[in-house]
Amino acid sequence: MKQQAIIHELQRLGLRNTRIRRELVAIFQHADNPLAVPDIARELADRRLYPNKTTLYREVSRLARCNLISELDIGDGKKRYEMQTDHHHHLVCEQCHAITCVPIANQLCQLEEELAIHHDFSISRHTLEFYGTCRKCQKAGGGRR
Amino acid sequence: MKQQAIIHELQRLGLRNTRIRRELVAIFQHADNPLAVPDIARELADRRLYPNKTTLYREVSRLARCNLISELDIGDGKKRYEMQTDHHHHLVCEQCHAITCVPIANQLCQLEEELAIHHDFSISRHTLEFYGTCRKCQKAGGGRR
DNA sequence: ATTTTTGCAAAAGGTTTGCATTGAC
DNA sequence: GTCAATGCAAACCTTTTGCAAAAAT
Repeated sequence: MKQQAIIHELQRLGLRNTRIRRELVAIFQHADNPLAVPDIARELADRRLYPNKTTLYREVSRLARCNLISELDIGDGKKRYEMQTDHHHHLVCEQCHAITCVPIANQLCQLEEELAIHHDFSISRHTLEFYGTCRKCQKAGGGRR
Repeated sequence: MKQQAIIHELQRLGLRNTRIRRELVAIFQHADNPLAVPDIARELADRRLYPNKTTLYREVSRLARCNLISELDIGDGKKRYEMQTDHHHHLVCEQCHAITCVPIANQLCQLEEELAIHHDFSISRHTLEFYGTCRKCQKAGGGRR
């Protein structure tokens, strides 16, 4: 989805076309990694824009609620967000915290159905992330650390 | 593993046999849900024991590092811990936050191998949790909320 | 003009740090 | 006696809340 389409989407959802929203959309579109609110704040600060953090938190969670961005939690105490795209998962490096997206042909559908029936639990989504050591850190950090 | 075995395991790891550790082990053994530190503190407070929270955090993360308990993050800002047992995953109810463990025949091994080779990323573990609505909430919360 | 959005200050909630004291071995 | 473990106070960090001011429709 491109910038314009997103702005329209926002309006369709009854959200007004504001500066912060445009900036957030642009940031997420250019990001090559999921971003946490503090990351975004820093990025904007670098550009001499100092949006209020309350606003960022509010806006980001609104965009997530509207399914324009999706939420990722790698267990380090911050929620990260990325442009909503096809369903995928992540490789998270435990040393340098780099995050790589991996599209995965969904092998979990059948499993979900079985679980749903067996536990009488209606599944709406799942999270699946892989943790380990990325290429760079395998080479660099070999013995030390 | 039973209480005694765990105490021995602690000692084998060079950890001293202290009151707090014994209490923690007992709590985790009787827990039927993963527990966060604030939960544990509350539980101990109910029993008129008021351990320092710093100690709890330190101790819990030590037990996790020693693989006596395992960590679970359901994305609500608290880390939960549960007795280390066989590999399993969780059904997390988005309404009442109940957590159900589901043992899963690991279908992910092959996928992990493929990912590892393809991305030159050495995978050490993964997280897989399912979110949705539990039976109780399906009945109770049907239309409202 | 109305309603949403923003900014600010304050606080909440989980977690960590530094340092002195206590307790296990 | 030695070193690990505990307690306390303070801080850290992300996130939330309440309310008034500003901007979008």
